[in-house]
Amino acid sequence: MNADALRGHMDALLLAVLEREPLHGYAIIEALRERSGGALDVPTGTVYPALRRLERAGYLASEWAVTGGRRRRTYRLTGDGRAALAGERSAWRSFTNVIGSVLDPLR
Amino acid sequence: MNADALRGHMDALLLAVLEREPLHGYAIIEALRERSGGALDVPTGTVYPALRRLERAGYLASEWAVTGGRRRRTYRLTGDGRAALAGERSAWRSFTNVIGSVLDPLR
DNA sequence: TTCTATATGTAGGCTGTCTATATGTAGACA
DNA sequence: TGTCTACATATAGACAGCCTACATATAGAA
Repeated sequence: MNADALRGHMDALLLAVLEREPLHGYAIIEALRERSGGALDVPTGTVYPALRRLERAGYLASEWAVTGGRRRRTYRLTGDGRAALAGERSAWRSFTNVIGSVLDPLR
Repeated sequence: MNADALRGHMDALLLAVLEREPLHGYAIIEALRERSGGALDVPTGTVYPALRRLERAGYLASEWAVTGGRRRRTYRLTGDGRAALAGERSAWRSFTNVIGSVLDPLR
């Protein structure tokens, strides 16, 4: 998966994976890998800064937890985050329509 | 249309729009706008450098022409460019599948 | 004890898209 | 004649997000 192609869609991916349940960073990476059938293997240097960015934006909230001697910062969607996710989904649909209309124009 | 979302897909758009016939830069911008129903309005500062990049890569070839007192650099797809376009289309399909699988997972 | 998996985080690099600017012609319109 | 818009190409520099590489640390298996 080309890194440039992902650009601008990472927020949508992160919000989507947190829709059902709160998760910590490492688990988010695994969830993305599973949901994508192994195609998405997002490096930590991408995910952790992005999560902080989304928290700063008010779309996520986090809290620390310790489980089995391991510290985790668990993120959950805020109300604004749910709204943002809806916007991202809508933007994704129009994005694919637009690019698709150029790549595979009606004959 | 968010600029970041476009990143990594511009090459595919440019190659696709040149598939049928050679075009010069300004006409390419218009073609993208038409094909996308007005959604794509790519600035010249994006298109001209991108076209040069694609020519350097061997996917496009260009030649100057003067029409009605106006100089135009007309680009056409090379053989390598056609192959690259096929690759871009395939990459686009898998890209949308991957992102889609995360955004709208099977219930 | 060593290795792997788990877990978080930062610094700095890379690169493609953008804004802003520069240059110039043709044709319409006043 | 002068001005405005459309046509047409091009570059410099800003910006931002994703990346690699590295640092740190615990748990459990081998």
